[in-house]
Formats: sequence, structure tokens, C-alpha cells
Amino acid sequence: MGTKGEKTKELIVTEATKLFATNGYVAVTMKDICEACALSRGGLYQHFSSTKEIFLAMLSADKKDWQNQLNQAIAKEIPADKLLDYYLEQQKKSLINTSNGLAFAIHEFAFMKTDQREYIDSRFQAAIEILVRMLVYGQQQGIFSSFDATIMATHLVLFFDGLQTSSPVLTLSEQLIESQLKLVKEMVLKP
Amino acid sequence: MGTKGEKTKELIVTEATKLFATNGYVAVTMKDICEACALSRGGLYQHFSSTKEIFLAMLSADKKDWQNQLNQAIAKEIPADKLLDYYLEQQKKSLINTSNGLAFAIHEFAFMKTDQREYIDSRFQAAIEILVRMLVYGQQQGIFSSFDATIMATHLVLFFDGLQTSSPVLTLSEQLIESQLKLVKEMVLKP
Amino acid sequence: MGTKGEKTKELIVTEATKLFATNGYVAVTMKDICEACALSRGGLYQHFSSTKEIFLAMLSADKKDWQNQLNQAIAKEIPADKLLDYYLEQQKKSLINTSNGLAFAIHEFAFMKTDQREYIDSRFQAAIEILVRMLVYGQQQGIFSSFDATIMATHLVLFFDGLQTSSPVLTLSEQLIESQLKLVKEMVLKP
Amino acid sequence: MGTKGEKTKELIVTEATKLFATNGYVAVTMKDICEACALSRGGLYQHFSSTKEIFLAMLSADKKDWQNQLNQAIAKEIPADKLLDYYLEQQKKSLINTSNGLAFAIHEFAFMKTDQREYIDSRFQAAIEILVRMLVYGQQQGIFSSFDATIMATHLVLFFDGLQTSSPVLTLSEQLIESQLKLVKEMVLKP
DNA sequence: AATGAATGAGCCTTCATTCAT
DNA sequence: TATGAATGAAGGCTCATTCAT
Repeated sequence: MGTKGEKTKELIVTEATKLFATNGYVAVTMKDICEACALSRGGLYQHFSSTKEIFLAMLSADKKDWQNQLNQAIAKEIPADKLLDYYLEQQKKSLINTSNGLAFAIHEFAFMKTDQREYIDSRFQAAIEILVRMLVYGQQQGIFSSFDATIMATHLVLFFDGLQTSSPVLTLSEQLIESQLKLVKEMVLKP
Repeated sequence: MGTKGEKTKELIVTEATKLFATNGYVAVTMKDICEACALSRGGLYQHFSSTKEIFLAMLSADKKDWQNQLNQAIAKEIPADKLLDYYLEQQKKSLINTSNGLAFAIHEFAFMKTDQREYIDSRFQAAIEILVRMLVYGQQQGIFSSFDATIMATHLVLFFDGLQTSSPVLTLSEQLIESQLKLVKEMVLKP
Repeated sequence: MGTKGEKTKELIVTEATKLFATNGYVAVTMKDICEACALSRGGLYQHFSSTKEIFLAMLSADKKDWQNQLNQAIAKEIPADKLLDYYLEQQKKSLINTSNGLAFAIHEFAFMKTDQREYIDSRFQAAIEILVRMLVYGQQQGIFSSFDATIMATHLVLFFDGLQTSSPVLTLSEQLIESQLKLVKEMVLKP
Repeated sequence: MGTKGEKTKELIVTEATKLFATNGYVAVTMKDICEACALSRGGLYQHFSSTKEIFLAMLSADKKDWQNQLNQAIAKEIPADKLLDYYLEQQKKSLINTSNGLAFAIHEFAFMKTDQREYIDSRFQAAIEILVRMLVYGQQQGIFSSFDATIMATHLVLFFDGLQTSSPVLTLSEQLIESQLKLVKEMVLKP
């Protein structure tokens, strides 16, 4: 039922997420988070003792969102081409979202905290698995071209990763994004 | 004839590059660079007054390398498929190179120093242009599939960017890399 | 009821004032103040983030003292010649006070921080106004000579300013000071 | 006949004087002077090994100017009231001169370098002596009021010192300066 | 739970000064 | 004489972290 402590924790993660999205991982200090939450030093430390902890808390919350997205889409048994559209739509949305620095922050986190590599690897694998499931599903329905689903999924994950990570840094036109999404569709769908 | 000052500058850029490749951009301090060069604080500051300056010096040196690579490959008038192989080979090399954190460091730099966005944009555009030239060349020779060269080039640049940036973070198997390169070849070459 | 923070702030201003009086404005570093207060770097910075801030805090405290002096003297409705004596006495006191470097420190501060000129101007004006009030008062009582009160007040303020500022620098004999005060009296009082 | 070395020395003193007048004494670094003279570090140190040395060189050059001014005025045997006018005119000139920070710089120097107190004292005495000579001369001519010449001279020197030192710091109107000069005249001249 | 004062470490930056050339 | 590379010391500032209240 959400004790006060839990609410504060949520507040912290929410505010910190904004900061990470805007400034990346390393640049965010405990002090920044204190200020963003209007919390004192001691108050913050009561709940988390480092930005790393907060970042991890954010990631695991995020993961659940991902899984939910997947579950919902699969549960609906939508035709594969609609699923693809949905997937691309999701990617587009988070590309356009201004505060998309999160993708970058995650990279940064992974780079700095080598001890978290396993965790990052598992996220990567999870992203691929989801796509594989979708691609195989489309091939079974005869809608998608024949290709090695794992290889293609990996390709797409890496591609979108590049796109997401570059988006806060490069000026990517709406048109560029559209044409890239169209290309992906052509790669996946049967001609 | 290479004054003492110029030599020191080169030394600094060289040592700093290693540090950036290993630790990313933000994590490298002027102090680190001092130590790596066995130079005193003041000695370093005589030549560069911030890591940003050093990073930019490194980038512009790097840019020249890129241009040289292009010029050499084009000058040799090699058949398009060989050129593609060469390109993929280059990508693979820098993927396997342990100190490939540079790709990440550049992203980090771009993210932090928003005032350098133009510069980063121009690097991105330059990378695409090179590829476009190669792709069109292959299409003229009838070796490459018919596709919009600019869109495909953009796709590949973003994909390899994702790959390069992820490589120091994820455990990418040799096999995974190979299969991805093969996929790219299939996308580009006529069946 | 005087929180710990406020007490520390007062301590800082007190100690810093001593340092400014002894060494002038520019020569005093945050480090010096730390040491004088037996406070760590961070501890000091919690309260003030520059010597400028501390100096301004000191000045505003000082200003109140001035105003109080004025109020007290005026409230007592003392005859004008006694008021003059009191004023000269005050000047003499702060001349003899060893740590009178404060007058110099204020000049130095004003010279360095041109953005504080308004503040310094207002202090100058305030000093003149106080004197004008006293001089007019004495003229109304028929005790002071007839002169333009503002011009004379300005003259005296500048003169005492020169005297105060010079006193830590020049070896001014007791006798010299006495004769100067006597001269001022002759200038102001009716023969 | 002005060797190269002497010319460089003069250049250094000239440029440094400008810097002192603008920034005061402490704020001027050897580096600043190097740059102002377009001279290398080593080049500057060849002639002077500290700002203190340069400042002293400047002061002694300045002293000669003062003496010359005196000699010229005295030699011309001008009536005392003209001499007074001339003196006041000189004061006014240097008050209006923008770069009048020199007066402040000298105070600062005196404050910091307590070991130079004797030197500063002698300057003060010299300034008084000059005035005394003038005042006595005027009294002998029956043009000046009767007052203790030494005391009045001291008063004027301190007053103008306060004025000169305050001028770069306070916004002193032309009118204020005029009225002060007039007051001084009234104090000195017979009614 | 929360506050905010205090500590101490670490990096940044600027200079005076020296020295080989 | 003059150059400019290099040193090292001094001070500035910001944080993570702890602790008494």
C-alpha cells in the first residue's frame, strides 16, 4: 500500500531518471539528485547510497515495462506485420522523445561499471529474444522473408541501438528516421 | 622540423587517446594525462588547457586518417566487391581491437559537449558520404543490389555505430560479428 | 535561537574580518579563512562560496553598526560641538586601532569588484549624509561656521578616508593626528 | 644613448604602469606583463625578477617627474595664487585621467610590502614638503591665510590622497570635484 | 525518516621561477 | 638577450560520505 519510504524511493528514481536522460550517467551526482528531489543529503542516503544503486533501480523498473510491452503485444495475437508496425512505432516514439538520453546513459553506465556487464548482456539478449520471437512468428505466417531470425534480430537491435544512442547527439531529420524505418520493413517483409 | 613543443603535443594526444579509448571521455582527467605523459601539471597546460581541447585535437588527427583511407581505396580503383570487403574488414578490425572504447568516447564527448554538435554532425555526414560513393560505384558496376544508396549508407553507418559502441560493453562473440558482416554483405550484394 | 549554522557563519565573518584587516582583501584566501576558523574546505563552502561573499556579509554587518552609532548620537540630542567631538573621537579610535587595515581592505574590494560600485557609492553617500545632518544641526545652533554643509561633509569624508587608508601604511605620529583633528575643528567651529 | 636593454626596460616599465593603473598592484602578474610587452618569460626575467622590482622602478621614474614639476614651478617664480591654481590643476588632471588607478596601486603596494614603508613614508614627506614650501611662499607674499603650513600641507596631502584613491572607485561628478577644489582654495587664500 | 553541518579527498587552474637552446 | 618548455607550489571548487540531532 505504498509506505512513505516507498513513495520517497519512487520519487527518487523518477527524478533521477530525468536527470540521467538529460545528462547521462556519470554527470549526475548525488547532490543533483538531492536537489531535484528537494531532499537533504542524509535523506537521500537513507534510501540509496550511490548513483549506481539508483541507476540499477531505474533499470529494473524499466525492464518490467519492456516485459509488459511484450506480453501485451503477444497476448493480443496480432498479425505479424501489425506487430512489426507496433515495434517500429515504439522505436520511433522513443527516438522523438526529447529526453531520450536514457539510451546513452545506459551505454555509459555499462561502460563505466564493468562489473555490471552481465546485467547489460542479459538486457541485450532479452531484447534480441523478443525480436526473434516476433520474426519467427512472422515467418510462420508467411509474411516475413526467410532469413536467420537470430541474426536479423541481432542486426536490428544493434541498428536501433545505434540510432537511439545517436539521436540525442545528431540532428536526425524526421525524414531520415522515416526512410530508415521503411528500409527495415523492406528487409523484414516479403517483397 | 618538429620542434620540441610539437613533439610534446603529439605525445600528449597519443597518450590521451589511449586513455580515452580505455576509460571514455569524461572519466579522463588532466591529471591522468599528466601522469601518462610523465609531464607536470603546468607542462601539460602549456599545450592544452582542457581535455576537450585534447579530444578535439585527437579527432581532427583521426579525421585525416579517415580521409586518407578513403583516398587510398578509391585511388586503387578496386572492384566494388573488394572495396566492400575492405570496408567490412576495417570495421571488424576496429571491433576486435581491445581499445575500441574510442567509439564510445566520441559518443560521450558528443553527448556532453553539445556545442560541438556541428562537428559531430559533420563527421556523421562524412562517414555516410564515403559509403554512398562506394555503394553507387558498386551499383554502376552492376555488382550491388538496387537500393537507395543514401538510405542504405545511413543504415550501415548507424548499424556499425551501434556495433562499435556496444562492443566494449557487450560480450560479442567472434561468430556473432562474422554473421553480422555476412548479413550486411547479403544486403548489399546482388544475390 | 541561533542555529549551529548561523553561529558558524558568524564565526566565519568574525575571523575573516580579522584577516581582512590584517592583510587586505585580495590577499585573503578561502584557505586562510578555513584555517582561521579551524574549519574544513567543504565546511566553509557550505556557508560562503567566495571571499567576496564573506566580505559583503561583513560589510552589511558593519553598516548596521554605523547606523546604530548615528541613531544613538542623534537620539541623545547632544549639543553640536559635543557631537563633533564624539565624531572626531570615533575617527581617532579607529585610526589608532592597529587592525585598521579594514579601511584599506574596503578600498581594495571596491577597486577589484567593479560590479559592487553601487554598493560602495551608497556607503560613501551614507557617510556624507550623516555628516551633513550633524553640520546643519551645528549651524542651526549657531555653533558651526557658515559653509556649504554638503561640500564640507564631502571634504571631511574624503579627508578621513585618506587618513584611514594611509594609517596602516604610513607612520603617523600621535601628534600629527592630534594636529589634524584640531585643524578640522577649526574649520568647522565658529572662531 | 639607450642600449637595447635599456629600451626594453623602459618598455616594460611603461606597459607595467598601464597594467598597475588598471588593475592595481597585486592583481598584476609577471605573465600579464610578459603579454603586454610581447616578451617571453625568460626575456622579462632578464630585466626584472618580480613585479615588486618593476613597481619600484616605476615609482622612482615617477618621483623624478614630481621633482621636475616642482622645479619648473618654483623656477618660474610665479605668484603664489597662480602656483596654487597650478597645483590644483594638476590634481584635477590626474583625477580625471581614467587610468588613475595608480594612486590606488601605490597604496596597495605600500600595504602589502611593509618592508617598503620607509620608501612610502619618504614619498609622503616629500609631497608635504613641496606643499609647505608653496604655502609658506604664499604667506610671505601675504596672499595666503595664516595657518600652520605643515599642518595644512599635511591636511591637503591626505585629502587629495583620499580623493585620488577614491576616484577610480566612486562615481565622483565633475561638479563635486570643482566644489572641493574651490573649498580648498578658500581654505588657503585670504578672504 | 529526514536535516544539514562537517570532513577530506581529488581535480582544476594559474603562477613564479628556472633552464636548455 | 630572448625564447618557450617544464616544474611545482598554492589555492579554488566540488563531491561522496558520515553523523549528531
